[in-house]
Amino acid sequence: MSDEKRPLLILTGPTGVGKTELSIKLAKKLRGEIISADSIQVYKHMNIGSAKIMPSEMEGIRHHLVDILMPDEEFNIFEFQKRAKDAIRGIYDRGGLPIIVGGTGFYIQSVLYDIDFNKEDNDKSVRMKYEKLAEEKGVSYVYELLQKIDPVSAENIHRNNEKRIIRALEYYENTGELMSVHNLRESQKTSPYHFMYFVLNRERNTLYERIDKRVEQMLRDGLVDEVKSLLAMGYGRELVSMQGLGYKEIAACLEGEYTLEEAASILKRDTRHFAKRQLTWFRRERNVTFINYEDYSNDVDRICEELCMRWNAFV
RNA sequence: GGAUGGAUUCCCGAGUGGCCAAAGGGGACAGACUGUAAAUCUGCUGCAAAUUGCUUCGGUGGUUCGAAUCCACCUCCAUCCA
Repeated sequence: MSDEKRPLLILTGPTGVGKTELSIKLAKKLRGEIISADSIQVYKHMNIGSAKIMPSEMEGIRHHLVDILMPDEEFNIFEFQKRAKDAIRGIYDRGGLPIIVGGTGFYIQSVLYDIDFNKEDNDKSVRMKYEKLAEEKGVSYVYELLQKIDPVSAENIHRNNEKRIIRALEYYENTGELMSVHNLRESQKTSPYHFMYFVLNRERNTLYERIDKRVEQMLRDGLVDEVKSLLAMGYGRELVSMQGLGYKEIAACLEGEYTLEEAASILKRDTRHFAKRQLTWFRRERNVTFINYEDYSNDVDRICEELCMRWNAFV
């Protein structure tokens, strides 16, 4: 079976664990190219807050899906998947190993299991219609609509989760297929790749300390100025990109919603929450290998060696 | 030395005799997620042999059938007067 499937390496973990440093080492050893699975690093001008790897740090390793869009350009999982697949194809052509690196579990999943996104599913007016409906008549109204149309989805989506309710409604209207039917089918897929899925992790306390320190470092590196200049360029808070961690808190601070000190601690907290959510995602993902820094005395080189060893034994 | 206010579960904070293991918020912890995902949403939070039992509301003692709530003394904190 592995004769058919092409190799794919995934390196992920919660924000702040230390993926970037390891990814470069790994790519060098395995002749890899990196595909970033990160919903904010795709944007130009968003460097500090997204902890983006800069060209000078890439050490000649080719990176894909970093710095490719302006902050007001739309990006979503469909876009990600399309571009990532293109990049993977290119890497195979060059005889390299694609390494997906990044913390957006959903994005990784879309490529790993080649989830099918219906091309017809792009009529924005439908979403807007339901959003308006929800605003005027309340979330319950929209939820009850979903109960009638797709009771299985309604069963699985909490009645307060407006976005997911609307998405299910939207999906049905755009494609004629029930969201629950789509989900069931897609969730049963096996991966077309011969892959290993590594999840880097650290002790919770250590991870949280690193996150706090990193936020402080971002502030010292000029996060506030970065946000100021984004706003000055006309990229407002309503943009999806500006909802990113670091951007939304600092923008709110700049508009007087709270002090810089408050913004900093909110940002730290939100980032910790995010890390927690990421871990929840990775835990339930199938066929993942958790790698704890503590098991390797926090030595990146040792971890790199270990991963290479496992990978070489695997392929 | 005196006056007043305060001390509540990890934190903030409500509770002023039974309906209190104690509102609410935060944090922590756990979970969901298939075109906004760094988003969105949910659960849970004294202990245990857990539809019951035990220990909590600064400390000790008391009143009462019954106290986080009332009384006495003590400790600490805050402000004010000397």
